[in-house]
Order: sequence, then structure tokens, then C-alpha cells
Amino acid sequence: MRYPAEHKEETRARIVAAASRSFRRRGGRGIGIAGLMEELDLTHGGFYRHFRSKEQLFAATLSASLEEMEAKLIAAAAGRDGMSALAAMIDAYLSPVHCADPAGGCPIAALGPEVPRHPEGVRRAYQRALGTYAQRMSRFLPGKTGEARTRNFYLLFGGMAGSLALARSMGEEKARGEVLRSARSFYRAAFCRN
Amino acid sequence: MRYPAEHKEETRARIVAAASRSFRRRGGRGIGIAGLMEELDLTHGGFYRHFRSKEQLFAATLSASLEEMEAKLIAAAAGRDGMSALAAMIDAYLSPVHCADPAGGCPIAALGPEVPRHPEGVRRAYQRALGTYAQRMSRFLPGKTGEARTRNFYLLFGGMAGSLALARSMGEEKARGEVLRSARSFYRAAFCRN
DNA sequence: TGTACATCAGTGAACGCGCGTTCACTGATGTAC
DNA sequence: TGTACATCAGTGAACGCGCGTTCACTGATGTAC
Repeated sequence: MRYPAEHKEETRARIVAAASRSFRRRGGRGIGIAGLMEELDLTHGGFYRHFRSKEQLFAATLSASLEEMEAKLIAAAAGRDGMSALAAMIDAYLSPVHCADPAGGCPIAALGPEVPRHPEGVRRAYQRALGTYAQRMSRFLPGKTGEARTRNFYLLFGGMAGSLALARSMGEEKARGEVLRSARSFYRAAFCRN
Repeated sequence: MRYPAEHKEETRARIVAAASRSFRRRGGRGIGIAGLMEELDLTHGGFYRHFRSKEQLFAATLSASLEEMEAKLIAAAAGRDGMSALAAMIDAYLSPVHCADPAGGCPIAALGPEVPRHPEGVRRAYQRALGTYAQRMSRFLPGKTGEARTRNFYLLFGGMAGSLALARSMGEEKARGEVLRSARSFYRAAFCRN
């Protein structure tokens, strides 16, 4: 059957949204096309009307989830400015809520280490999206030049991603909470009073 | 044929050593039993005389690679003491050499984020090995109490793992070098003068 | 001392399954004439 | 205005492949007697 003009675009967006969550939860190798399409009440064959391959979908979800992350951090800082905004972002990033929700959280923490294992197209897309994310977010970071702010962005978000991933791998709620709490105060102290 | 008494143990150790490198390079889902055994000039059937499952092997390699990491860091600090020893460890961890060698490097950076996706046996083994690693390494960290040193260990090694993984995902040598360099000076400043 | 049997690391065929991708087909709507 | 054809998102069977695991078997050496 024929569908309305924007139908295809909408379906593509639904696929990316669902895959973006699934990849972050299960890893790049952890989900299958058939299962993903079934979630959306579609069949696997139609997938290839939207993407050339699973890897191309993976690349698309990396960009999408970085954009989602940006929106969430900006929302967390709503109504604040300067160092107070950054502190709110740090607290949100290193919150128990974010820790408990890899599917809706930062792709750097969930998928970053596996990116280098993917084909060049994926790596390139990730690098481009990461560069955009860095550029947009660096305005919240301290530093006299744009370069210094970008450097601080990578420092802060690399470090926080590591602490978040480490917290997630700990067995006990209490241990996770301690790792997150000490990271929050450490990164706030380091980046929120220059 | 019958083999000398220590033969089995040696084979097991060879499997763990090879798998430990392969998993860090390719990820937990990135290698197969057949290929792994072939690397050692063995056939896949024999694998199950040593391990009950691939996941059990994965758990064993996580412990092994944390121990390997400990040895490498201690070697990097050989002949130094106090803050100078810790500074040498930070420099080694965030070196271009470590960045270019995931297979021989830190499993927290290479595999940490996927640990929560593995079965409980793997997670438990990782948590135990990580606890041992933390306890042994925390003597190099600043802090008045053992708890403070352990907290600082998780802070430093979580953060460094994140920065290392981030550097690895960057396309250009130059960008990797910058991320590593700024992380070295940041973590040295934060942990090597208390 | 010699003989029959047990042991067990390793072999390689086979099984079963999941998965990425392809492809002929469907059928409602748009378009050409 | 009506008719024939084109389009194309989505369907679902099928293909091919890799992989984890099982299992009957091998054969050199140890052990029981």
C-alpha cells in the first residue's frame, strides 16, 4: 500500500529511536534487526528500505543519542547560568537516575569503547557527532579560549563517562552511590569555580 | 595421549592469555572459541575440558587482565615512591603506547561498559577482581584512611579509563594526543600533590 | 615383570540456533494519457 | 472523466554463515593386580 508523504521519514525516526535505546542497553552486537522491527510492529525485510546495513543504523543511533544527551543536559541546567549550569549538568550526568538508565543515557559511557571496533563508516560518523556535541557543549565549560573550553569538555565528559561506567559495573547500590557521589564533588570542584 | 602433570594447567593459562588479549581488542562478542583455539594450534572441542562456557572464560580473562594491568603499572613506577610513583602510573596509563594497545591494556577502559550486559557470573567475577585490584592499588593513592584512598582509586581510575577510551575513539592521532596530554596533567595535578 | 584396564587432554564431525541480508511479491495511491 | 501503469513501504520466505556446545572417539601413559 501507499503511505502519506512523511510516513517513511517517521518510520525511520521510530527505528532510530528504538535502536538507539536498544544499542545502549545491549551493545552494538546485542540486538538483531528482526527483534528491533518487531518492537515497532514491522517485519525485518522493510528495514532495508531505510538503512543499507545494521552498521549504518548503529552510526545513526550514535548521533541521535548524543543529541538526546545534549538536550537532557541542557534541560537539567534550565534556568541557571555559568558555573551553576555546569554544576547542574555534572549532577545530572552523575546521578543515580542516569546510572540506572543506560538505554536513555550517554552513548560515550555505554558504547564509546566499542566504537573503535566498528567499521570506518561508524567511527567517522561518531567522530563527527562527537565533534558537534563538543562544540555545542563547550560553551558551558570554563576556559579563556574556545580551544581551552573544548579541551575541558573532553576532560570532563571523558572522566565522567568513565566514572559512570565504573559505577554501573559495581554490584551493590551502595558502592554505585559512593562512586557517583565522590565523582560529583570531584568534578564540580575541578570545573565549577574557575 | 596422556600429557605431563602440569600440561593441562599450562594450556588453560595459554587460553586465558590469548583470550584476554582478544576480548580486549574485539569485545566480549567479537571472538569465537574455534578461532581462539586455532591461535593456540588446538581445536575447539578441547576448550570444554578447561571451561564450562565462553562466559566463564570471559570472567577469567577479566581477572587476569586486571592483574596484568596492576603489574604493568607497578613496573612503570619502579624505583619511585609516594606521589612520584603515582605520577609515573598516571603517565603510563594515559600514554600513547597504552592508547594504541587495547589488547594489552586496561580492561576497565576496553570492556567495563559491557560487563553489566553479561550474565551474573561474569559480573560477580569482575566485581571481585576489581575489588582486589582497588585494594592493592589504593596504597599508591592519597588519602588519610584506607576508605579515602580506595575512593580516590575509583575516582582516578574511572576517570582515566574514560579519557583513554575517549582518546581511542578519536580519528586523528593529534586529537588523541591532546586528550591524553590534558588528562595527564589534570589527574597529576589533582592526585599528586596532597 | 608383565598384562589388562582406566584416565583424560585433545580431535573433529555434527547439531541447533540466531542473525544479516536478499528478493519476489502485495496493494493502495499517484501519474500519464 | 476514466483507464492503464508506475511507485514503493512493507511482507515474509529463504539463503548462507558463524558460532556455542555436544559427543563419540583417539591414544599415550598411569595404575591395579
